[in-house]
Amino acid sequence: MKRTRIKNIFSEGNIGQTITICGWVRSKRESKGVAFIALNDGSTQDTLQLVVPSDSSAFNKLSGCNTGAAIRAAGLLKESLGKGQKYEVEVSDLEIFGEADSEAYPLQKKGHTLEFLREIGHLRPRTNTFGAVFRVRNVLSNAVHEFFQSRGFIWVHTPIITASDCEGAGDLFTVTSLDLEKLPAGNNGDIDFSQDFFGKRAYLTVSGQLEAEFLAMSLGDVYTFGPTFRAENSNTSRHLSEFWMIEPEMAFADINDVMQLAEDFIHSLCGMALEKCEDEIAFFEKFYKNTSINDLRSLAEKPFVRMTYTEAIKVLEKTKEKFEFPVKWGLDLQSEHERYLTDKVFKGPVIVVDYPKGIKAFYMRQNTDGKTVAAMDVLVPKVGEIIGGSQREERLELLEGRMNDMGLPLENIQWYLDLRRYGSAPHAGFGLGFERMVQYITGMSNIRDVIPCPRAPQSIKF
RNA sequence: UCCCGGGUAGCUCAGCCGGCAGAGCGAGUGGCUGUUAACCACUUUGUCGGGGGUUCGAAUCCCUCCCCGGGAGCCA
Repeated sequence: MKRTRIKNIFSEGNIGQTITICGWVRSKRESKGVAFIALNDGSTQDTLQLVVPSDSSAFNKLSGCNTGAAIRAAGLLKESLGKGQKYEVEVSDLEIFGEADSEAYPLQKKGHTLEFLREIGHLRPRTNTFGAVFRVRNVLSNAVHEFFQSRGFIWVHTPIITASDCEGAGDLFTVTSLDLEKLPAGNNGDIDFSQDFFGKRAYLTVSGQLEAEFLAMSLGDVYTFGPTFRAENSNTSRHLSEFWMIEPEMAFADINDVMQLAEDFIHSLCGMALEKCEDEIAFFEKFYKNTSINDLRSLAEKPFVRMTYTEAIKVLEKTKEKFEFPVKWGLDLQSEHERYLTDKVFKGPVIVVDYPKGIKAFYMRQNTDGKTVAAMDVLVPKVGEIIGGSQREERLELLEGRMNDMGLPLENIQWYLDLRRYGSAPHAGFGLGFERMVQYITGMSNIRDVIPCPRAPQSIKF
């Protein structure tokens, strides 16, 4: 079926041409002499105005053209006679693919709350808001690849099913082909996973980092971009059980290199969103007011504030601001502390580096002070932690020592330790939650509104 | 998982000191208009989240479960 995308009509605008467009009706206004249809096909933010004169054969098909109906229209592209739009199509031929009963169709030409739209996840992409979100999401996905590819990073596909359970990144979903009605009993009354599909217990990945490390220690600079699963019972506007994560890993790099990479990366994504999604960003600015073209422009250019954890604690100790949780060296920064730094003190992204080793993962490189590790978090206003990264511990003895101190078993992870035995080198990387990035750029306040099918505890509809 | 707030028409919400279930929007019909989430008039709509209890009588009070939202923790 030949059709012109509405996006292309607006960009090319060949006035006087006969064109065919397909899409879904947003609204219809009828009168005696003429009827107007606002049509959207998902390719762009704006609707195209269709004009149906009463003497056109299309006019008597209008009763089936209610909000939500899928139609094809053909006619002449003209400069609009009315205000509010540049182009319109004078329809000479109209075909209705599928009507949408106006009594039953949940989306009507009125505002709906995001909470309500979450209940109709299969229809919400037809709204202005979700059309915009998913177009921005697409542009950002592509921007991720463009950024890394242009810097010579190699995209690696780390496994979704994994056997490593000691990453400490979160609770895992078990993957099994065992009959859940008849689970084989092991020695101590627990389940005998040696009879399971892989011969041992398997999980959905919580991070591709450990695998990305061995690929970096052979290919140089790599990145992952794929789905990640966490079984934590997290009920917040910033957590999903299934989300997409981006994890670059650089060989021959230290913590400063990875901080710079993180900053360049965010700058680049903001710039790309501005360049390719101006209409969408303008829409978010107008209707939700949590993002703006000007904010993004400065985010795309302004250097991030950088400070050590120790400096951050000093800032937090000095303020008169009252916090619910204590501020003390050695304790992790709470959301309220992070928000104070990003929203009130610096009014922009902040990179905090060199955290106490007691609150960070085993694989992070120990600093010479004996107290801290080369870990960094990028904190952004409203969303909070968007990136967590570190220089990895490349010294075998120190890594083993740390694992022993933390009571982590070494036997299943000898392959990871091998990287420190054979040709070990400094390397560093970070993890970025893609949905949080989409949230940050669109200003959507709930993470469930930036992914088509959000998975969360007790929630797997659609 | 914890702390708050909420669940009443298709949607947003009022009613909650117990006594006939309401408004706006939407939708429908008619009118009018090169219209812009058009406008005007009329019409339409209920398992008051589920279950149990108190009471002559419960949307309203009590218990319980479920679901949703905000915040917190865990994290990206």
